[in-house]
Amino acid sequence: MGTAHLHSAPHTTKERILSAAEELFARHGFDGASLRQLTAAAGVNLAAVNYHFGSKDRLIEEVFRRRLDELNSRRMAALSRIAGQEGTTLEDVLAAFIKPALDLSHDDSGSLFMRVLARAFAEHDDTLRKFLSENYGHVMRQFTAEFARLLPHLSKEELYWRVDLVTGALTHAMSGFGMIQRKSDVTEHTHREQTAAHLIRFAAAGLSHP
Amino acid sequence: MGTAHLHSAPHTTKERILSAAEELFARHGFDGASLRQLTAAAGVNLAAVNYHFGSKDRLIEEVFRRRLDELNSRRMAALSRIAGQEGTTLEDVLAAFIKPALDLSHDDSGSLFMRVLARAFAEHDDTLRKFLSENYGHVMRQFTAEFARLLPHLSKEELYWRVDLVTGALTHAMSGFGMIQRKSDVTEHTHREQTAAHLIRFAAAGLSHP
DNA sequence: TCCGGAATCAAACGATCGTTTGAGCATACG
DNA sequence: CGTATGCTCAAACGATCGTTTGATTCCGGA
Repeated sequence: MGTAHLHSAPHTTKERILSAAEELFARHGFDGASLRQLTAAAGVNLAAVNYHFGSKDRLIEEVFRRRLDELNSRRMAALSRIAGQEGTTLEDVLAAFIKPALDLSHDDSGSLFMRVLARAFAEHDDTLRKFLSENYGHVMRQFTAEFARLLPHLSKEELYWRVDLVTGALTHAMSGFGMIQRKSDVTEHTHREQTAAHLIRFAAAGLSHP
Repeated sequence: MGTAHLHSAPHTTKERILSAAEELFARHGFDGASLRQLTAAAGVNLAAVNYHFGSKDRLIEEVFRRRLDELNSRRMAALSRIAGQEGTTLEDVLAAFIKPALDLSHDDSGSLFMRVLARAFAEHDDTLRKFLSENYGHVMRQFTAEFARLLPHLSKEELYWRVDLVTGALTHAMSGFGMIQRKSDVTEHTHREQTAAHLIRFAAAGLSHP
């Protein structure tokens, strides 16, 4: 839990490794990206990875942790503002889930992380799944509980199915980002709003259809 | 270029390699599964892969070709029976797309292939994407054209988005198979029908929402 | 029966992988 | 100033990778 000064760490060796790792893991996969490519891209010595992270596997975990801590705390914050409230709509909950991910996709190199995440889904690696489930499973559980409240006519089994399908669609969409290109006459911000509205409407239709 | 007797080749070395490759690629990825594991699992000599397929990359292509030829010809056959007809519904077209994949998922080791396919989506490998696009892109184009006919109120851009999202959901669902377990009191056949109906309703809602 | 191409085999090739080592360098503290 | 500590570095380690080689076995047709 320590990890002092999460922000404002611009040029340290650890940060340079993490950024290069995120890009190369997204582009070539966890096995496909070697530590030699990685450290060369980061401009650091080969041994620096094992010195600072212990092993390649622990580096992979840190790549996830850096982004998911931020992403999931934003999702939880957005959800806690609306969960259980009377006027809350399905679209509100979906917005709390989707918008933080879109914000992440937009900033500097965060969009690459979504591709890393998509790879993690495709890999049915038990170690990685266990790590993700243990550290971030409660987020998905909270959202599912809120979906259940707003969709009382669905059985638990039915709801799990639909949430799973929506998750697949969103992961696929965000990792294969850029299907819809931003028109030159709209700002980045409004484009993101439009994309969010798009995904939310699709997910709402899939979740709540009769 | 021969490739005589495509069917009915039960015990040949090539077939044993292809089956073992499908399983190990699904389980450990294309890089993660080595030719030594693969040939050991198949009970053949290490050099047999390069003798019969030329290289590991060409073996990967053959793994795709063997299943996708069958899958896509069934999809095209089902589509051609309903495309352009007056009474055809959106659900009919989706059934033509989904049911052949479910049939494939069900038989002997076909379900593993869906995981291989999901990996191929996650990998943004250009060589593999080009291979899939060149050989099977026309199928997706035909289905999209029929969707466009049945959903005339959607712009081309809007339609592409929704088709992409539906594709992501289905790929995710079929590769992560087993979310819904078959109850012991329903037959395999009716379970498959129920699953198909489920996916079709979800996809129809996502495609046609206002 | 003998021959010739197809198929299989053990063994080795060079390359690259993740990881470790031990010396060298820096900076801060007594 | 001397030294301890945190970090970087080139080099090497053993393991494993995809691929190739050359000998051996198999088997149908003249």
